[in-house]
Parts: sequence; C-alpha cells; structure tokens
Amino acid sequence: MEDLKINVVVDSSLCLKNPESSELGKKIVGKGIEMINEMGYESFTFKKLGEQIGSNESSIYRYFESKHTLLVYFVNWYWSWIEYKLVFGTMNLNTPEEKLNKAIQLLVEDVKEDNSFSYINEVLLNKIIISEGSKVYYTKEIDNENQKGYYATYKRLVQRISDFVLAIQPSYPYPHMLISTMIEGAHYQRYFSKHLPSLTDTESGEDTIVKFYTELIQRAIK
Amino acid sequence: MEDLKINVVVDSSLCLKNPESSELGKKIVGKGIEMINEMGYESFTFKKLGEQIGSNESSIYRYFESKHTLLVYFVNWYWSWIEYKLVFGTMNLNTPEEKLNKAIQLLVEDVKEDNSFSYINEVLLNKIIISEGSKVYYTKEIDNENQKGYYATYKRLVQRISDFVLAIQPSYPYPHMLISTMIEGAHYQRYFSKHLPSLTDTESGEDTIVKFYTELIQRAIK
DNA sequence: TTTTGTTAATAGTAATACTATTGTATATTT
DNA sequence: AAATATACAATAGTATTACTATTAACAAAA
Repeated sequence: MEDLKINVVVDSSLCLKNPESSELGKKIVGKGIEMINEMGYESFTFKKLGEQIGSNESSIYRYFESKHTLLVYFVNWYWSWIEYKLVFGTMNLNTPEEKLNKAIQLLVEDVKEDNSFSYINEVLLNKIIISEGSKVYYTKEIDNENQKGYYATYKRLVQRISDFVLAIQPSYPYPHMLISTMIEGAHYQRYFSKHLPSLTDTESGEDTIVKFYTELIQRAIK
Repeated sequence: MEDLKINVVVDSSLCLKNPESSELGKKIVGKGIEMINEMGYESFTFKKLGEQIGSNESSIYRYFESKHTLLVYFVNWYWSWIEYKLVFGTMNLNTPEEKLNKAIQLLVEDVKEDNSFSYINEVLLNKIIISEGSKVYYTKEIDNENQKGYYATYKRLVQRISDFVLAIQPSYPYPHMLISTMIEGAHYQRYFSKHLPSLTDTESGEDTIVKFYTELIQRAIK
C-alpha cells in the first residue's frame, strides 16, 4: 500500500497540462473516450473532438502533445484504476490463492459498471483498452517511451500479480510471462469472441474467458 | 493434405493484381517487407516505396488498394507459409503429442533462416508479424474484412492445431482459446522480451518462450 | 494603469493516403 | 502490315491528416 497513491493519479509527464485542472480538460478526456470508442482510434482526430466539445483543435494540443499520447494517458489512467481496485480488493484476503483469483477476476472480466469517476466512463475505457490498447506499445518509439516511463504503471501491476504467483509457488520460473500472457490474452480473447469467434470457445451466458484463464494458471503453477 | 494448396498461395481477392505476375509486383512485396521492417508500418508510405523501387506511387495502387491491404496480404502470405510447413512437418509424425509439439515449435520459435522464396525474406516477414501483425485485425472494419475472408488462413491454422489438442484430450473444452492464446502470446512475449523485458522471464542462450508455452499447454490439457 | 503571465482561438503548413487522367508499350485483329 | 484494342505505368493532382506559429482575450500582480 505504501507505494500506491490514493485515487487514480496519472504521471504528469504524460500530458502538457493536467486535464483534471479545467473544464476543457475534463471534456477532452471524457468526450475523447466516447469518440475513440465510437469511431476507432484511426478515424478519431483532434479536429473532430474539438467540434464535439465546442472548442478548437489547437486548444487540445495544450493538454496533449499528440493523439498518441492521449491514448497513452488513457491506458495509464486505466491501469492506475485497476491497480487501485486490486490493492483494495486483495488487502483483506488472507491467502495468496485468494488474492490471485481476485486478480484474475479483476483483470479478465468485462467491466460492466460505470461509477467512481464523473467525467470518465470506465465501461467505454475498458472497451478502448481491449480494441486499441496494444497500439500504445506497437510503435517504433517504444524504447524512448519506455525510458520516459510510459509503461511504468503496467509493469508495476504485472509485478504485483507475479508476486502472488510466487507466494503460492516460489519455484515457478515464468511468473511474469504467465501474468502478461493472461492480461494481454484476456483482451484479445474478448475481442475475438465478438469478431472472430472461431478463434475462441466462448458460450453465451457464462464468462468462459475467466474460467479458461483461472484454470490455465492454476494448472500451470501446480 | 487434400485441402492444402501446394506452395504458398494467397487468395487473389487480397490484391488487385497478383504481385507474383510481374517484376514490379515482386519488387513491391520484397522491398515493402524490408521497409516496413525498418521504419515501422505507420511511417511506411507507398510514396517512399515507389522511390525505393524506382517506380511511381500510383503504380503500387494497381496491385494493392491500400497500405492496409498490403499488410493483410503479408499476414496471409505468412500464415499460408506456416501452414505449409506445419502440414509437411507433421504428416510423418505418428502421435498427436508429437504433432502438437512440432506445431508449438513452429509457431512460437523465432524464424532464423531465409530460404525457399526468392523475393520474400521470411526472417523480416516474421519480425513484421510480431511487431505489426495485430494491426491487421484491430480495425473498425474487422467484421467486413472477416466476411471477405481476410482472416481465413489464420482461422484454418488455429483449427488444425486445435485438432491435435482434441486428439490428445477430446474432453478439453477450450482448444481454440488455448491455441490462439499461444500464437498471439508468443508474438508479444517476443516483442516484450526485446522492449519491455520486465514483463517476461526470458534468459539469453535458450528459448524460454518455447519452453514456457510447451509446458503451459501440456499442463492445461492433462 | 501598466505589466506580466496564462489561457484559448485563428489560421495556417507539411505530409499523408488515395485518385482521375493521360501516356505508352504490347497484343490482337483485319 | 496497318488499325484497333488492351494492359500497364506515370503524371499530376485532391482531400484530409497531424501538428504548429502566431495572435487574441483576460486576469492577476506591480
């Protein structure tokens, strides 16, 4: 807990000006999530966003230096939020087995409720992470951006859950690969189940993806 | 075997004109692979490619209707090539266990040799699939493109390997999820090991990724 | 009142993905 | 062999994109 900031705080180096500090900033973030979700990252432009929030394209550049860093901001906000839920959701659990199961649940299941934050729709944000999230690190600038700390939140989250794995089975040699396989896998399995269902074995009515990864991980570390 | 075309053949609907039918076409494909590998998909343009092959930008549009479909063509070529190697590599193996292990090896290991095809560098193509491959289906046009058969080769390959899993363990309920988790996972684990190593447990000198997925799958279907 | 600093809007630019049209070489037909 | 048809590539565009340089508005401080 001591190294977790209270509430969702995104590193200030990810934006030129904190969008929480003004009404315009909150509109950029809130409407940006809506629009990327509707039209996809490629079709989304700052010009269209400007029109929607009754502001000018260039005003948005005062907050985010590019369309790409806006997406990076969203991804970091999301992982901070998940980390927050993970820490508070596992602190009162006693065994590492319970903590790991809680973590799997939290990271693999679909986000269905939008609460907590006024101007951010967590349900839509989750959809963006699933459909557009990987575009954040599949870039030629990956090494530069990694050095700037763009992926720090994600790496910290993977470490936290890997620690649960190691608490259960200290001799398991691939905890990070197992957890990053689960997190990334959960996202595209959910995407496949909607668009390329023959790559999955999902059935309606129950969350097969959660069952699949829970079983996979349990067997892997046995 | 009977439903596999001899050699690597890509569905003709993926290009306006078969690039194998002319010298210019082969240059587009060959140099295109080199350039996307060097500069990344986003920075790559048909104009730059035209300059490199001593031709004009618009001539390339005679072969491929967009930058995106060129990438789709590459991905399908790659999966056709892998399918070819899979079928010939497993046909003389006797047990489904051997066939599955061969498939894991083939799909997870890094491609290191460039042979077989004169104008296509398979080593570079494998790197493109790892770093840019997912951009092919993370598009808003996914459902249209799926209907057009853009992902048919990939789906067929996943089915083939799922059949090995089912031959070993007919009651295993998630064969497609297991195999697509492996194929996609292998790609970004390799990407992570190079750019975000703290998300992996790779060591130099041995192929940890192959070991990880071999063990993971064996334990999953036991 | 004047200065200073912080904010957003105007009006751009260079580059991108893509296309309409024209030119040219080759093949086919008469 | 001449006329016609076809296949192909090159020229010269256009609309849109991501991004920026500059100006304007406005409040707080001196």
